[in-house]
Amino acid sequence: MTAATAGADKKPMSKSKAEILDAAAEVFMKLGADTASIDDVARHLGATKGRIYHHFPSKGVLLAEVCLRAADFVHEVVGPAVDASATPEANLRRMIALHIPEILRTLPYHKVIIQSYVGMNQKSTTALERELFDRIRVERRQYEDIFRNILKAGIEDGSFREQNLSIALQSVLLLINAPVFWYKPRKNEPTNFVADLTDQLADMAVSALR
Amino acid sequence: MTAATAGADKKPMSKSKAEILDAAAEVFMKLGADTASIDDVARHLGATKGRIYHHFPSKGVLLAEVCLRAADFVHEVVGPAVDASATPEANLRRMIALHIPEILRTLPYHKVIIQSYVGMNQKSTTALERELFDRIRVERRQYEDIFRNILKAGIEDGSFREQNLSIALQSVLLLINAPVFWYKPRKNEPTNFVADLTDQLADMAVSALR
Amino acid sequence: MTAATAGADKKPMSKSKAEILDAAAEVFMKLGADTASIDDVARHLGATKGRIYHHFPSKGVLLAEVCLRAADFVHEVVGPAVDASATPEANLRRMIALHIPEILRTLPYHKVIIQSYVGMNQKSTTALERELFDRIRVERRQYEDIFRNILKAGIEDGSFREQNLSIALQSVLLLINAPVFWYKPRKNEPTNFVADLTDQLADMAVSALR
Amino acid sequence: MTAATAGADKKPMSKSKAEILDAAAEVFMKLGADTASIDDVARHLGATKGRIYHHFPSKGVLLAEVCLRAADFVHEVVGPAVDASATPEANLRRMIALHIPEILRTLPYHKVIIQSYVGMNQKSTTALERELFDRIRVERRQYEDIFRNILKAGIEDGSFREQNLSIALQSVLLLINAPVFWYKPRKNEPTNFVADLTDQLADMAVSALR
DNA sequence: AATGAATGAGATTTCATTCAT
DNA sequence: CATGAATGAAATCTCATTCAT
Repeated sequence: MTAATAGADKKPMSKSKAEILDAAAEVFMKLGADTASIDDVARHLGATKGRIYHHFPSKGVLLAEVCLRAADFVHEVVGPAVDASATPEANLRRMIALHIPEILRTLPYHKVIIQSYVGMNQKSTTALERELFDRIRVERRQYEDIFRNILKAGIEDGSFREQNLSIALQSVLLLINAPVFWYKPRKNEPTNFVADLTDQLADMAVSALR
Repeated sequence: MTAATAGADKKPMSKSKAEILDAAAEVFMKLGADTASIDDVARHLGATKGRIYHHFPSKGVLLAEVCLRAADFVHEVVGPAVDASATPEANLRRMIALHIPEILRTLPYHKVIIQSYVGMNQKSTTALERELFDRIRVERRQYEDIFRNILKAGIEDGSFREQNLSIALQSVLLLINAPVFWYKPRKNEPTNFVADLTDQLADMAVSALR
Repeated sequence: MTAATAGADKKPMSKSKAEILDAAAEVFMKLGADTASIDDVARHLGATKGRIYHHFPSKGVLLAEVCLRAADFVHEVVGPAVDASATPEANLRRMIALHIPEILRTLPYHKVIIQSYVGMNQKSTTALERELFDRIRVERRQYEDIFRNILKAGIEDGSFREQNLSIALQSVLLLINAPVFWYKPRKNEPTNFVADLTDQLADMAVSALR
Repeated sequence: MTAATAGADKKPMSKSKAEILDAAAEVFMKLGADTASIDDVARHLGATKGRIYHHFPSKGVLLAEVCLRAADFVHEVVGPAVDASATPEANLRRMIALHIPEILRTLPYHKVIIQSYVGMNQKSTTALERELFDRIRVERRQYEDIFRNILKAGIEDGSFREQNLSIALQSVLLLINAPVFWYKPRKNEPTNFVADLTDQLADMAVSALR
């Protein structure tokens, strides 16, 4: 079972579209979204370009929908976990505890979306692509705001050190996304590797803020 | 004065080459190294492709030399700062205090090298390109090792928490490179912004490890 | 009511086919027969390609049938109007008086057939398409011959100036088709605009020949 | 000697560009601008697409420049011929006497521009293309105005019949462009064929207006 | 050292057409 | 009858690279 077909989305997505997105995420991850051609994606699907273009009007839109999906995955898992009655630290730990396994489960999507953070490659995009990338930006902002609010609350109630909020936020977000940069799933991986990694990163994040 | 022309290198570099590297870093940063064409770089230089091809045999080599320069910049500044007689924490703080201003000074280069971390975009490279990218990998490994040794020493002497060394290392490295992802120089920037940023990140890094 | 459904043909045409032809004429007119895709026609119909392919085996045949219809429209209206006992000038006037309103009534069809006069756009056609385009050529030739005979009679009986018959014929035919190039129906069009236009063009044609 | 290289333009045009325009006009004429591919044009040149794209940024621009050239050809020959002191009829005859040979000399260009009159194929055009087509429209309008003024003067001084000016103008313009639709140069063409054709069309045009 | 023309390989995209349902 | 998915061929366009000057 693949990441995309596993995810439960608001708008149900045709199986064919989800399969294409999974393949695109995989191929874009491996080769880089720019280097990978639509033919590469099609080959990975065992189909022709035509199938992809039947569902996505351009490579840019395909890429955007992969990124949108990446943003959705974590948002839907982590968003509902915030507990207004819990302490900021408890909330942050719970959020990280959900975030890390989710990005590892849907790793290819996140490997692709971080490419779009470092290379803001807009040479000539269509209106639809711009709209999609705007939505991605909005989703990302919303996701950041969940963390920003927790950090702010923590600073205000003294559980986190007095510090520049934006810098702290960006640093924590990058910290909990760090595995996207280096993680490679292995067969002989220790059973509790993900759990340990999650604990360590939660510890680091909380300590870094205190 | 630009980053490249400012930097003092082992092998002196012709002014023309340095100018081209600066332009390439800028353009690769803005458009992404894949999206940017050699013509884009030439246009930014106010020249034509010929000038670039006169100094660099291929786009891949140009990109590699930009990345190599990025690695060199921090390596040369941070490397000599390690003091065998100082505590791990003191060393780490000193290293970060040098690292952050340097990456901000030479930001475009680091925005480019980061791209090569997220997308393994080498489809078919020449021998020279492979050699250069190997050198980059070696330099990066060496730079990481400086930090790894400090972290290891800190864990052993108890000043840092017991934890998975690799995860800690990757996390700290990403933390101190975080500004590359979000920093944008501004005119009305507070005078001591860089100093404050450096302090905060050093605090976060050290706390995260403790 | 549309042009196609209004026309009374020898072979009765299914309503569906006529609707498709009307839509095709409209879309081919607006975008050009080459530029317009079958999908464009289908969209204009509020249907999908399948509906079109159910009735027409290929785009070439669809185009050919639009052109054939264009030729039929004027042929059927003007052909029977020739009166062997009338003078050439009277015949010519009567023919023009029928021709002009008819091409304005079925304008999209004629905008399409004109395209096929200026660009010989047949790269590789099927046997059926070739057969249809042959029939169009024959019809056109027959229609031209009606005029050619009138002109010839007029030159012979002295009512028209002595002149190269072919040049005169082509010129008159283009003259009476001129509105296809520039006419655009308007809401606030004077009631007798078409009648006046018809008169003026008949006058011009007859004078041009005298 | 080809049409393009023969023409004397305000802005001198590189020989290479002129050659490409000549080839494009020829190929667009034969196959239709839509049907003809850039490869077809390149093949006719004995070169590759690259050469064409080095000089023209898109097929649309190439087509536009062919059309612009078509408009320029007649404009530059006929424009200066108007003599304010001559009668409208004399002016019209002189203009036609220059117009006809010029369109036959540069026939392919005019076969192409005519295509753009009947198929207003704008599906997605770039800003540059739109600008060029605007310039074509302006040139065309200016050329028409030369004739419009003559016709108006003729109607006012009574040498031409009282009639709708716009209809008369469009009809005369189409009449004098009629050969573009049917003329095919032949080897065994009578020596004075062009002269005779010119005379006959001038006679027809003047008579049509009287 | 640098330019401008040209090439060739490959990428994106379009679209007529077929087919299963 | 009609749809939606899919194909395959071709078209437009890009661009790293080479070369003559």
